[in-house]
Amino acid sequence: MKYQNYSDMLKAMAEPNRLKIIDLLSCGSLCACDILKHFDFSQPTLSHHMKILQKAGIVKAKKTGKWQHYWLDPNFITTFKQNTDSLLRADADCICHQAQN
Amino acid sequence: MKYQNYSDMLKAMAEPNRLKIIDLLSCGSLCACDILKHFDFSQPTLSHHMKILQKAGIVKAKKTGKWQHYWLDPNFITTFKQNTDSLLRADADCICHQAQN
DNA sequence: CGTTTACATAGATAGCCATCTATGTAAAGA
DNA sequence: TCTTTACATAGATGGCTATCTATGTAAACG
Repeated sequence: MKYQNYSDMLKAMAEPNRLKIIDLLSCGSLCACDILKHFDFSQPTLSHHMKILQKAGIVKAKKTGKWQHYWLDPNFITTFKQNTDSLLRADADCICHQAQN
Repeated sequence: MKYQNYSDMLKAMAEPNRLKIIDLLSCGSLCACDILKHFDFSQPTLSHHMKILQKAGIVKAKKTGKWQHYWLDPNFITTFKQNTDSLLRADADCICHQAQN
């Protein structure tokens, strides 16, 4: 389906805590324990959120020693902005210019 | 909370059917019956989705005679793009440059 | 005035989701 | 080797949500 990838990204972003995580990571790489300091929920809950962000292609991760480092996937930034522009502009690719169903 | 409005928009958008509705409306105004032709779900389900899009400030509506007309709120388009840029750029307003919690 | 059309609302339900506690694991330090 | 630190995983739960059927309502039409 045309909207599936973009919808997956939006779904992952559509949670205030995950939005805050993305904002934190927009400045660079962080490990889980540093991210957790900004929140009130438990560590397993953060782990859950990070997994969702990775599955949606928003966040990349790498383990070095004890620390799990997270950062924004550069492809996500460009893809998301591109999809947003495409959605909100009435161009030739728009579904309303095509056959129904 | 800083992310609440943006998160509400994302939440409303994070559903493939509603994303398709936004795409349809990006070309201009449509009434409910015309939107419904593009989908397999029932009429009450569309009514439910339109209410969610209105509550999130994405869609405006006006009833004229029998027909309920819907169109994208121009403020949504600018606000959404602005919030997206703000989120994904590591500028001075970024949370990571401020005190924790 | 009865019927049709274009919706909205009510109530029910199955499935998903954010959170928790409890526990496992692997690396680092003493 | 024992303990601590930094995670991940499992399982449970309460709440939300997308969908349905049934029904109400208001406008238009004959």
